[in-house]
Amino acid sequence: MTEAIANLSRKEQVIRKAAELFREKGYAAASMRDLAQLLGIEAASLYSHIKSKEEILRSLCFDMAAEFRKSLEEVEKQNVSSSEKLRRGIIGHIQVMAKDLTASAVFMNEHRHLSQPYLRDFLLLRINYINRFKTIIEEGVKNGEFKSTIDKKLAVMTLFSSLNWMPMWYDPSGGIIEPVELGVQLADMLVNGLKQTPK
Amino acid sequence: MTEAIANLSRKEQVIRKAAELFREKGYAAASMRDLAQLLGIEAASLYSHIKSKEEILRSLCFDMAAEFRKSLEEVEKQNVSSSEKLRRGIIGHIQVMAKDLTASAVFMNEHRHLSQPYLRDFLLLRINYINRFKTIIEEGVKNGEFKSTIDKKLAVMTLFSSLNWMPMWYDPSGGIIEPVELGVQLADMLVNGLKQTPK
DNA sequence: CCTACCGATCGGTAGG
DNA sequence: CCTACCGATCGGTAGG
Repeated sequence: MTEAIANLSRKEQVIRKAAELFREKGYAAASMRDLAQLLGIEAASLYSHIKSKEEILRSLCFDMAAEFRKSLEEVEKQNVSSSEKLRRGIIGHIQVMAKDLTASAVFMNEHRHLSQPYLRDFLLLRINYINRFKTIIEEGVKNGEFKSTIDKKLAVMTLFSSLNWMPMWYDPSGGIIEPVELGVQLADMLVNGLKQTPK
Repeated sequence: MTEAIANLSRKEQVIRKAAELFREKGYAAASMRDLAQLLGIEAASLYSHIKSKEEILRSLCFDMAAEFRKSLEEVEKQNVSSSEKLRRGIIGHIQVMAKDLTASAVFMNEHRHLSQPYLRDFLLLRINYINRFKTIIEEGVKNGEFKSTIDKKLAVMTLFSSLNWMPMWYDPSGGIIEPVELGVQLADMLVNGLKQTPK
């Protein structure tokens, strides 16, 4: 029992360190020997905790995907205007990222190194998530909250781009702005860009 | 003479194919043998056209950087409002990207695989470019065109994120929207998010 | 542009 | 978690 717990914890240490390494060097350029060295063990020893290099990537990508999904589902239930729903969706996304910026960066940049059928599954999860944001935008256009002139695909991809690049430049230790405040400001900026301008 | 021209042309073919390969698999995961196969030659033969794998990456990254710089310099000269300047800067950036979406994707995603001192030089070019956009935003805040409440770093990084992810999802053959129209709409959406809301 | 080849490094296994 | 090791593949060179 104690052994199982210790193994689990050690496995998580391996995955966490791997996330840092994958983020810094990229999945393909990061070697298992690099990872072992960071953990102070031999490369071969890694395999008593994980099955393969890709298993680590899978666990990082799919765990993040689950967090994003959960956050959006929470927002979808709420009975608020389209712009407020979009705002909350954005803030939720930012908060999920802020909880683990390293895993978020890996999720965003390295998922393409997943092999099939995992890659396909991952991309399906992502397109589903994006489409749910798109639905919120479409509802807002229908009920007049958002401009009807905007291309909806462009709008949702722009939204996504802004969100997903955040881990690339946001440094919470930089003392610039808090995660929650970041989410609020980002949401304001992006939602305002969509809103019907009052004439 | 003819030989020199032929060599140059062949070298460009190599670089172009490499860009496609780097984009698809990532720089680190793309092998020179993959590249050779795409060109129908042996891996060793590549080295009569290029000095190294990294030379290709360098040429792709720095050529794109020069294009972006040129486009922004053009806009900076113009005597227009801050929001119009920002709008034109965005449209210019999109147009540069649209001219070579493949190289743009490599520029964005693979530059980190440059070795020193090239990486440092590249990052300096990029921060300079970003700062010039930031200056435009700061001017707009000063003269009252843009909200004073917005965090300027957040604003410029959000702008950048939206621009730089475009090659990841935009497919001009998809018949969705033309590059110029894309630039215009993206500019509208992003600039409107910054504008002072009339009370 | 090719054949032949190099040293280095890769992810991973066997067996303890 | 280690030692010892495997086959595969890497970027690149020599010499033509």
